[in-house]
Amino acid sequence: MTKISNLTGPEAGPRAPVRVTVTLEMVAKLAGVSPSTVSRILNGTAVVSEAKRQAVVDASKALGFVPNPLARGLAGGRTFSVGVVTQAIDSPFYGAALRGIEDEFDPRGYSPLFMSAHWDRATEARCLELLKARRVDGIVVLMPRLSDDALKACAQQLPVVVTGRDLQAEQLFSLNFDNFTGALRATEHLIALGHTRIAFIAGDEEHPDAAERMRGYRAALQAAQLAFDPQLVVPGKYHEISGLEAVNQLVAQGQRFTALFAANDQMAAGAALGLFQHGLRVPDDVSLVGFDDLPTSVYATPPLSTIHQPAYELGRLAAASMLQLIAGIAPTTQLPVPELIVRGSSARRLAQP
Amino acid sequence: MTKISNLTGPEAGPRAPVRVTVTLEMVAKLAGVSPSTVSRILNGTAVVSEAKRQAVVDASKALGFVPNPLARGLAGGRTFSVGVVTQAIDSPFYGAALRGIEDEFDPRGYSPLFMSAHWDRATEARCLELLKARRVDGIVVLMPRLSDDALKACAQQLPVVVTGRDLQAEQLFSLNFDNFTGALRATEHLIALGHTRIAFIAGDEEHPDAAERMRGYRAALQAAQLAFDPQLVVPGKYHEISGLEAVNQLVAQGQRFTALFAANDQMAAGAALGLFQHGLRVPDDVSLVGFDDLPTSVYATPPLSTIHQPAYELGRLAAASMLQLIAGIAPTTQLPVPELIVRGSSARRLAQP
DNA sequence: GTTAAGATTGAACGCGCTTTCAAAGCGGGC
DNA sequence: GCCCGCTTTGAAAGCGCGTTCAATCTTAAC
Repeated sequence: MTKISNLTGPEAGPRAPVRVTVTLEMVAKLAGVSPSTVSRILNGTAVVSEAKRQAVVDASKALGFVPNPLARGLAGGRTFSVGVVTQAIDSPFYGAALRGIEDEFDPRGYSPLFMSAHWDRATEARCLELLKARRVDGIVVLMPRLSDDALKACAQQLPVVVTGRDLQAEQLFSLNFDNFTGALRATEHLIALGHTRIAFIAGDEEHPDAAERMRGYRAALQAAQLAFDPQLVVPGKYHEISGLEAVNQLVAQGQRFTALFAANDQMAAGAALGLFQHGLRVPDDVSLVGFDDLPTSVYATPPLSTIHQPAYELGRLAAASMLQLIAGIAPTTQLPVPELIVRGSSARRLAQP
Repeated sequence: MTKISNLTGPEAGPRAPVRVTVTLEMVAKLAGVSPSTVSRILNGTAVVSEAKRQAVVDASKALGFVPNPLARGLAGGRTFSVGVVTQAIDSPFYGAALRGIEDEFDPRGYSPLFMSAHWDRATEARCLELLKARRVDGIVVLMPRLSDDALKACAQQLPVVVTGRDLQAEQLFSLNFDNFTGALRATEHLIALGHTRIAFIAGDEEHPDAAERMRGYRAALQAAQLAFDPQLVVPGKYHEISGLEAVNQLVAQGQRFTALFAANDQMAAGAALGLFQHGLRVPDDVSLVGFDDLPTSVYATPPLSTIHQPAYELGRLAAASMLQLIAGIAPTTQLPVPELIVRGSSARRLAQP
């Protein structure tokens, strides 16, 4: 910590920190006690006489003392920071979750350390290593790509919270959304509107949540005694472009369908564009339902019917669970049940399939 | 750093780190040199005999040594982390910028520390304090709300990079986008399409960039000798809802207009919904142009014409500049010039205003 | 009035690394 | 062959804080 830079020569670059670093020792001197006592008081580690307590608090305030997190971490082994690995920091879905995490940690004095794994297993593993090296107190992994075992192994070293998966282990907590029921509700909704030929844009089958959504779609069809037509199912990758291409494919193949269920809102947006380009109107010609309820879906034209996935809540709960794990408490929180949001993109069947 | 937790009693919570911490000292012993030498070699701080260098590198690899950033920071005064304060981590615009920052820092061994200020001056100031307390090596502020002076003051303590503003100071670098020209181009585009009554949804006049966009709009009108009609300008707040309300207001007031320029894409999305709800078709009845070129705007129906703002590039350049500042070099980078992206939401005027 | 147990408090050590500071090793010039 | 100056290397001193250990001071019990 350069306190007074005495090498501010012309070649030393534009550096001139006049920063005065207030240390715990200075507070101790001012308050007339030992550094250990100051530490104890500021951390509430031990009982101290009220007189000294007050003196220390006053001195600390007078000097504007802010403990150095680095020193704290080094000495105490706790950094009050937790790693958060997300797949893409710029994805609309993760954005909301990250914000939930932020909001939960901030008032409790914890700082999140965000990293993106870009849906790549190796990158994700690297993120974990990096975070462990940074001595975080725990790691939250949003929708991991890593194997269950790899995650469990990680949990042997520090508390881990994962979302989008069901996992059981010491120091590990998983928070999963009921994707099956969500997809079931979405499909039921379309069936209830009279649709019988319902196309489905699936997600990558490797993602457990994508598989669940597919399962929900099929379960709803079956319950309504509608035949499952593989021709109406197009694989996608959760990106807008997949939705667009899926529609192009369906149309090119001359498939008849009056409704379209996309496994996520981003693909639904792409699909909407595809339908638009082919002159198919939503919902007059084709009813469209998405999944996730992204903030932007409210402003689609027409606004998108979808399954609400509480991304923000997910973030908050994940963070709260992590705090519990760190405290040595086993979390028991659960995500709310999937909720269907009906907006303008789905309507009663009019056209012939 | 709990190496072997000996308090793994039933009440100690689920903690059992079997972590073996490899320290620099262990590497030194294995390599048969002193810790100082190891440090010097691993940091390239001094010239060392090739034999020892190799021995140390081997030993380091054999042990899987990873330096403790906390200790490094404490001892060396550099943490290899830089604070990034954004207004909203979940905003589509900032998301791309954050990703750019990530991509630039990561390969260079620096870690970004993201914080959201939520467009609140006090929160932003708090973020800066928090980051300074964390001993970051520098701070990047994306579209700050703080005063120029406050930012300059901050730059006296550590390197600062800001975007969305023009500022000059030691250890401070600003990266600004030419909002004026961007708005000018957008408006010119509509004028070229034959529109004469062009409504404008403005941003918060307090934001310098919003003011510039307004200026660009007016300049284009003036250059085309079109009268500026205050009735056609509606204030907004850069959120979707503002766009929706703006359209409602314009329609309620019975304003005649065949084109609409929104100061950002989010408001354009809201406006699109508003127009849709009023039965006004885009672009047949009203041409719509936004500003920012959010990733989602490609998938609007119809796809939105807009001014491309290179958010990702902005992030990368901001990060690169920060690295230069830290190295004591004065950055000179500049953002690319605004570019008009014509898509389906704008067309030649057909209807009478 | 004493002593033992308990409550407070301070000195000192260590976390893992960077960075002087000084000692040791080296070659060249006289 | 010896001294000087430069280079390589190690010992040691922190960085700022948490924490253990032992010392000091209370208080209660005998």
